[in-house]
Amino acid sequence: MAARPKAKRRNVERASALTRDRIVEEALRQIDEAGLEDFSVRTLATRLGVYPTAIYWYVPSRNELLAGVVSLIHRKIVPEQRRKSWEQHLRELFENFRAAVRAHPNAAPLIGTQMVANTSMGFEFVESLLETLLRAGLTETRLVAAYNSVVAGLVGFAAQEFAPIPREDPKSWQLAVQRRLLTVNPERYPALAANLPRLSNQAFILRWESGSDAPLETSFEVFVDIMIAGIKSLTVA
Amino acid sequence: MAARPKAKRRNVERASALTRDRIVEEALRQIDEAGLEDFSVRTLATRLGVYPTAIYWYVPSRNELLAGVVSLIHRKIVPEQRRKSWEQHLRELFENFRAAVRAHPNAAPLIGTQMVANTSMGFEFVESLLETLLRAGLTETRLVAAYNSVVAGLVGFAAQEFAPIPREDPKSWQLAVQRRLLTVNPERYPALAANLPRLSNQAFILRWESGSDAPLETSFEVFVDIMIAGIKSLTVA
DNA sequence: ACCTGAACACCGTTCAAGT
DNA sequence: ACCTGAACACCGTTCAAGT
Repeated sequence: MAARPKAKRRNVERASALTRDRIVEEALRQIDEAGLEDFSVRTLATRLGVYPTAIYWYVPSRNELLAGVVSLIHRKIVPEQRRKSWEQHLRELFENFRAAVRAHPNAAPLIGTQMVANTSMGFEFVESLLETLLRAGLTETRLVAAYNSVVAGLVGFAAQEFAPIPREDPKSWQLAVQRRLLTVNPERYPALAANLPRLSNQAFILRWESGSDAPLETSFEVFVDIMIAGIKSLTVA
Repeated sequence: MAARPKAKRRNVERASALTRDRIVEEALRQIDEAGLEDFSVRTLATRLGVYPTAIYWYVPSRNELLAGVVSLIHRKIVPEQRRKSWEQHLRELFENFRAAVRAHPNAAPLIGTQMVANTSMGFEFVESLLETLLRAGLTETRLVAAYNSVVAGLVGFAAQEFAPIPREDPKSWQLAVQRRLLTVNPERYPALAANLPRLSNQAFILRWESGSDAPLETSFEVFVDIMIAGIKSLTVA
């Protein structure tokens, strides 16, 4: 806490000059290690061995910095391979996106919430998705709608699956969720009670672990099935 | 800024005592009016005519307060009507959820990001959704997967559609997005270029207005179609 | 029980000054 | 051009004290 920049000279990093990329990368690293709530421009500065205000020479604001972090995560989405069916193409896109978010679960709340971040996504992504949907036989209004649906699905599942659990006293929070599930009244909530073992820690709202600890693999695969089958149904209609 | 609690005595609100509900409601009101970024426990306190620390007698932390705000929004999701097909049931759920988020776009980033908030959703919601999916003929693993898919879809579309645009200098940001769209290279991005008029301000990543100003009605309807058709395909498989 | 009031340890960001 | 250093106007939260 009392560590002033000067004391951090031992850091090898200080040898090279500050860059926007280095700042954004270090920000992501800090979020990965300490969580989004503990991230601050000031702690980032001490990690970089500079004064907080030095960062503002490269980045206009904290928000833009976080937008840079999101686009860094997005950039790690490897492009889908060519020469495959549009269904396979789409499946790979979903899996790649999920893997990218999974690699940085602490940043999950940033994904899809800020429109700025979206903008940084790049036309390559848009073009690739549009091509895939064109190959599926969609045009005009339905093309736009299917595009929006895929983006909503990508963001919706991944952001939810990897949403972090509360930082303050997580253990007692987890116990509270579990205890709450044990009190389910079978007369008031018959469907819930009957399927409780299968839903516990495996269904949104009824979980006490994040997807990074308890992944929802099969649900995700079925979700992709649903999206693909749903899009296919648009072409015959 | 210099306004001290005592000066706010004129407020009629001060007449009645402080309650958790009153605090949460006022918090939502503040977010609606001033945006999420300008929300603070301290400004909320002056709005309520009390010292900041008074709030902590009713709410353990800022995060729990925001969780309360989310559950307040969720509570406004009117339950679907009985005696309808499961498809119609599901459609109404989607539309109700969207309407609830739309009523409080500034709070959209809170929806679905924090797991705590999810927990506050209530078993009524869960039971109702499970019943609907059971009526669709889903059981066991596919029931869980379909449940997760619907929740992901609900949150994914609404949170994205109503995600606020950047607060700092929004006009120049909007112009930048529009200018960027005009520079699309038709040789590198043929599908994007060919559909640009239809995509502009109507597709995620390519928008400069939030859904509260430029709603994505038709895309949303198609999205619900996709989800329903996709779920239906699970039953025949 | 419910709120005031002071205090602590932080924030993001500005601006001038150094090199 | 790039960073230091001081300063401003805030934060969330604690703790003791009042009533």
